[in-house]
Order: sequence, then structure tokens, then C-alpha cells
Amino acid sequence: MSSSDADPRRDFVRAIVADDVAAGKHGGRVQTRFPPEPNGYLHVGHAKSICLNFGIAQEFGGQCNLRFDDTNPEKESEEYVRSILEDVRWLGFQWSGLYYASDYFERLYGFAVKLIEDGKAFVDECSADEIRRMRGTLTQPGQLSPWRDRPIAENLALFQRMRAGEFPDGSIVLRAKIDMASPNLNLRDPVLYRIRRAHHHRTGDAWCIYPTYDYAHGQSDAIEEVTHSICTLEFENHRPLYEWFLREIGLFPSRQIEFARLNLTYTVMSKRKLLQLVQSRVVSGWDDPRMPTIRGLRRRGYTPEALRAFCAEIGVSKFESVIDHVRLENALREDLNKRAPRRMAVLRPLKVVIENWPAGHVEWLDAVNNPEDPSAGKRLVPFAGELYLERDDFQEDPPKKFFRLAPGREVRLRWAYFITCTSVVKNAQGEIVELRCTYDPATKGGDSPDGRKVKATLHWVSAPHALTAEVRLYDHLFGVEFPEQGTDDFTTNLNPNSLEVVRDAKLEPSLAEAEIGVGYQFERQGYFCLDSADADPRAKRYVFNRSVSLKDSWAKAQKGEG
RNA sequence: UGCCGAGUAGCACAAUUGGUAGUGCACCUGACUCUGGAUCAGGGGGUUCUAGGUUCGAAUCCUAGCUCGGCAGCCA
Repeated sequence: MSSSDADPRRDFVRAIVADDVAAGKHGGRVQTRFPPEPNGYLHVGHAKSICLNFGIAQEFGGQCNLRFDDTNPEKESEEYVRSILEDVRWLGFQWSGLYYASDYFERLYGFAVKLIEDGKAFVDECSADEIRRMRGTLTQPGQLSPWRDRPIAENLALFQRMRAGEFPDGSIVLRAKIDMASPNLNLRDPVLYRIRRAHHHRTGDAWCIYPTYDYAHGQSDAIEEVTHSICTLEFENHRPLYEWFLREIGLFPSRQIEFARLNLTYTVMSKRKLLQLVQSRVVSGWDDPRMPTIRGLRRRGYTPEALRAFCAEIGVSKFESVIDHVRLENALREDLNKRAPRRMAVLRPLKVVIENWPAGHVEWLDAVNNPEDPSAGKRLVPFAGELYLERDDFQEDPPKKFFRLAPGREVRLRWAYFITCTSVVKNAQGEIVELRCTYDPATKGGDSPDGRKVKATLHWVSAPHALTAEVRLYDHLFGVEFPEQGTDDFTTNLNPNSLEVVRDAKLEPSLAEAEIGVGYQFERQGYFCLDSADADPRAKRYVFNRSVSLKDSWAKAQKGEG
């Protein structure tokens, strides 16, 4: 993690940790953990949690484990484990210990036996339906299970036989004996173990009983002696249960602290909904560049630095806020502005012929790689008698504030020459197909010795040297700020134009050496990167993703004009 | 019903133990003059939900009220 990262705000979680350290709690030791369930891909919301957990450990000289919360074999897989490992590393974090809740199955079983022996847990033969019915409601207490007072020895024997596979799936469960009248429904004799004959990605078929999250999570924290167990708000009501287990079993007193998960405008963040988008083919996969997943963002061109800076900037609180998507974009712009090499690319080419250019002549001109960073050096760009300009950079009948090319007008071609448009060539339909221009040899490099000014500098690409590329322009996946608001079906708010493919873009030849994972600024347009899945530069297949556009004040100005 | 959280600028959010209310977007102005769709600088804009209270001092603490949101699975 680079030292240039923004200082994280001192949020309420850090305040708690700082207080504990100052008070000498746990000898001043700080231990956190990031506990994903391997049932899907990580998204920016997880990045927030990762930055929080690993960040706090770093700041307080502590440690952060990566622990997979793999207690539900039916939804989990090795594929997800691998992707999560990769994403956490890519974000720039290194875990102290790599653990799996499934590693603790034997010990968790032992703790359950202890609870039974202490008369604090029992085997219940009620069905899931019955348990649900007897739990009571928000306003009424629940009823005691008829099996609640079974003798300890019988519970022990039954639990042992559950493990041994003597009962069918879902037939009986182990429950804690707490309080069926508690206003907190989580304390109404919660289930600790259920029977599921499912193949587990790590323990295989060794177990047919699996612990529930509530039972497994806190004990796993305690086993690792996690001092601060940071999770999201929906677990707040579970905290009394979390503490009950640690107290009754007599384990390390890990402390659970809840914060608000990340929400972003113009997207959805739940794994379930993201999965729905993948399965319904609205997107091409979990790594579709429009997805808020870590993989999607990476493929889109986001950098770990930008993501970390974003997380530091938004801070953490207990308020379920919705962060403006532009703040994510700004974090990327800020990062890439400092270090992305500049290149020229014409997305919608309009051919230009320089009439007074010596036939067959080619010049290689110096072009600065990054005006923000002199150490980035220069490159050479070829200039010949035919080139491409952006169609939008020419107007035959320009409105008042249009400063770019028009008949009779002179503009500068970046790093090259001043050119003047002399005529327009149209086809039978009256469409402009080509421009005729002249260049001023005295303006080589872009300065005119007589000091005359031009109002615009345009990007361009030499026609005979141009690479042809596919460029994918992305917009928000959803057309409204809050896709889940005011509708039962969030997909009705999908933005039909979230992907625009430009198939005949022209690139300056140096882009043939573009590398996957590097962001380039296409001047005056935005930041782009090679698509890691579909591009193959060695086979001359160039596919670029627009990571984020440059701020667009011209479009705004135009809008203002009406 | 219980627990928790939130009401702050047009919008979305901040504000370390009580000490001149900040950030992004939007808006306005200026600088640069080889990204005029980049970048940088500056500016306008708030009775901090209401009513009381504590205090030299309250967005922050207390009381009452109003409004809104989250959670309540043999998922995690």
C-alpha cells in the first residue's frame, strides 16, 4: 500500500479501537478480520470493508486475517475462494492469517457439546415450519419447543447421532436455550446446527451437520482472538447473541462493531441482484466493466489506488447513506490524471487531406507523454498527408462558441502543425466524407513564429499509420439514481444505453504497445485501457474500454445554450 | 412490537473529546494558452427537523415531539 494514500478519516470505529488501545485492552493488541462468504464475487462494498479492516490493523500496528465464512456448502465454491483471494491481493492488502470457518468445525462441535452439557442447548425435532410458527411474532412471545427439556444425556446422544448421519436432512436441529419471550427474535432459541448432506468445498463429505452463521462467526473470531470484529449494520440485532455464545462457552471476548454498508447511486450492490444481472445476461458476467464488482472495475480500468482513495474519502459511519457515483469516478480521474500516459485516438474518424503536404513524406514529431509529469518523457507520432480528426471537431456552419475546425478556420493539431480548412467534400447524400486543408510549415511542433493564436487544439491520428480499434463506451448500468426505489423490479430501471461500441476508432501507432492493466488518457476524451478479456494486441486485435470520461464542461455549456 | 440509525447548501454526504459548519456534484468568476471537453485558483449559497433545557459557547449533551430509514431466515 503506497504512502500516498489519503489519510483515513477518524471514524467512530477507529475511535473505539483507539480508545481500547489507549486503555490497554488486550495489551493494546489490535486484531481484525475480513470474513467473506465464498458464494459470489467481491464488489466495491466489500472494498470498503477490506480497507476498513486491513486499514485499521495497519494503522494500529495490528493484524488482519482473511477468513472465509464457509458454513453453507450449498452456496459456496472454490471458484469464489480463488477470486476473493485474488481481489484482496489486487486491492493491495496482505492478510496475516488465511483461515476458514470450516477449519474450526471440530472445535465448534466441541463447543456445542459443552453447551449441551451445561444445559444451554437441546436437540429439537420440530420442523422448520413449526419452529417458525412457534417463534412468535413481533408483538407476541414465542412458545417453548416440546423438546426443550429433554435430558442432557439424550441431547448428547442425539447430537452425536446427527453428526453420524442417522437422521435425514432438515429433520432435526440443535438449538440454544435462551429466551422465547425475548423482544429480540434472534434470542428466541436460535438454531446452531442443521443437517445438510451437501459436499463442502473444503471438508468434502466429512460432515453432514453445519453450524449456522450466528453460531460459527463469533466463535471463529474468538478462536483467532480477534479484538474488533467489524461487520455491517444488519448484524446489529445479532450482537446480543454473538456475546451470549462467547460468554456462555467462555471464550475470548471479541467485540462486534457494526457500520453501514456502501450504497452507490446508479447501481445495485447486493450479491443477489448482481447475480440476477449475470444470469439474465443483462451483463456479460461478473467482470462486465459496468458491474460494481472488483473484477468489473478492474477490467473497466479502475486502479487499486483509486479504489482505496475512494474508500478513505467516503469514511465510515452508522448511517445508511448513498454515495454519489461521481465520487468513485473522481477518485479514478484524480489517480489517472497524475500518471496515465497521454495518447491520441479518434473515436469517430473524419478524413482530412493536407493539400500542400509533400507527397509520400512522413515526419515523426515529439509528443509529451504527460504534461502533469515531466519524467514520463516523450514519444514520437507520425504525421503524413492524410489524417483523421474527430467528426465532432468540425462543423460546416459553426455556432458562436464553437472554437474548433470550420471552413476557412485555422486550428492547431496537437504536437504538429496549424491547419486551415479549405473545403469540404460530400457524398451524393450530402454527408461530409472528407475535409481538405492546408498546413503551415512554419508552425511545426505547434507554435507559430509570428505569434498568431488559434482557439483550439485538436487531437488527430495519421491515416496511413493508424491502428483500427474497437472502443467500448460505458454509461451507468441504471438510468436513475436510485434503481431500487419506487419499483418492485429494479431491472425496469436499467439503462438501455449503458454500452456503446465504436468499431472503427483510429489510434496513434504507439498504442500497439499498450499494456493490459495500464490506463491511458486519450486526449480530450477520457481514460481508456485495453480490455483484459477481449483484446489481443499481438494479434492486432485492439479493444479498449473507456474507464471514465474527462469532465465534460463543453457538453454542459452546450446544454446551457439549449 | 423491539433494537438501531438519520433529519445539515439545489442534490448526495462530512464535521476528531462541545469551540468560526466543511467535501463532491451543480452554479458563478478568474488563471493558464499546445488537452478551450484538461488542469488550477477563487466565489455565491445553510435559522444544522420542531419546541424547550444545560453551557461562556450546542449540528454535537439532556427532555419532549414530528418525519423518514434499516433489521428481525435451519442465508451470511
